[in-house]
Amino acid sequence: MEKKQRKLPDSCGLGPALAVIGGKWKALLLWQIHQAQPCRFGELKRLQPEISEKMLIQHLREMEADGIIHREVFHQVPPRVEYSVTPEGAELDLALAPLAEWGKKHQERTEKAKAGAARAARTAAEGVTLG
Amino acid sequence: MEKKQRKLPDSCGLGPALAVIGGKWKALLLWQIHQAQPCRFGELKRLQPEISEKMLIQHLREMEADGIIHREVFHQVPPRVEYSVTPEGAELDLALAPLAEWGKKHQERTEKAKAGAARAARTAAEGVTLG
DNA sequence: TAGGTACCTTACTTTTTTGTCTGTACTTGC
DNA sequence: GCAAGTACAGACAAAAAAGTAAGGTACCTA
Repeated sequence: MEKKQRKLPDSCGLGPALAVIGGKWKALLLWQIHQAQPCRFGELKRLQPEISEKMLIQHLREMEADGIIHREVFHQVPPRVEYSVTPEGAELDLALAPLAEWGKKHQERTEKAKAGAARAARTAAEGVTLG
Repeated sequence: MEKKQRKLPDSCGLGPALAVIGGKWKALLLWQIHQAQPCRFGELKRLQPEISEKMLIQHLREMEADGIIHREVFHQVPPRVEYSVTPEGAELDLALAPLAEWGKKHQERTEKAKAGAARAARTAAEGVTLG
């Protein structure tokens, strides 16, 4: 398994936390599993068609190893595997909420700033044509 | 400037937040600047000798562009540059606190689990030698 | 004139992460 | 027999992030 992960400096607990949730799709997956619990592999795939099967499995396995999700195999044909969040995963989801809040605010500010810059540029252009 | 950043999926605000704080040293830097505000370049370098100058500058510049830190240049000889966190950066630091908490707990759990496994392995080995 | 300090910049290499594609085992349906 | 569906595994390649090493400015001291 590809698991050599860049080691993050410890910054008072943030290192380990970011190591767990830092993957490109992990936060999204945790959130979706938390919503639609329990959740089958194919379901996740359908919910997020952008993510490749390989990354989906890789991330799910790492999250399982980190103890934030639980994987249950039903020995049926066709196979059936269900994912759910562990209590630890639920706590993480909770701890992530303020960060998500901040992210939303930051995004809004950024967009507003961009819009403002565009408006300023237009105004300047008008000024030039009128001057 | 190297800034093409892997695009993170949006997961309800977490995407933008992780884009801002996801760099290897960024959380640490934000935290340190917040502690020792205002903070000179050389100071940060001394506080964290592991990080290369290039990464230090690169991260500082990106954080400045994201509006979470402020950079002030004093035109002196030798040059003097001071970094401080913006209100937005301070909010981010706050939003990061629960995650850091979780990280610490997670780390403890992981270590305990590892210790437990080692103990179990020893016990099993004894069992074998004694049996 | 060489060496030192502070704050970078640039070119280049390595490491890590992500993506693409192909293949597996098994069964149902046509 | 062949396709389709489920839940993966593995080789390989591309992209992104991080690191290394060298240089550059501007002034000051020995």
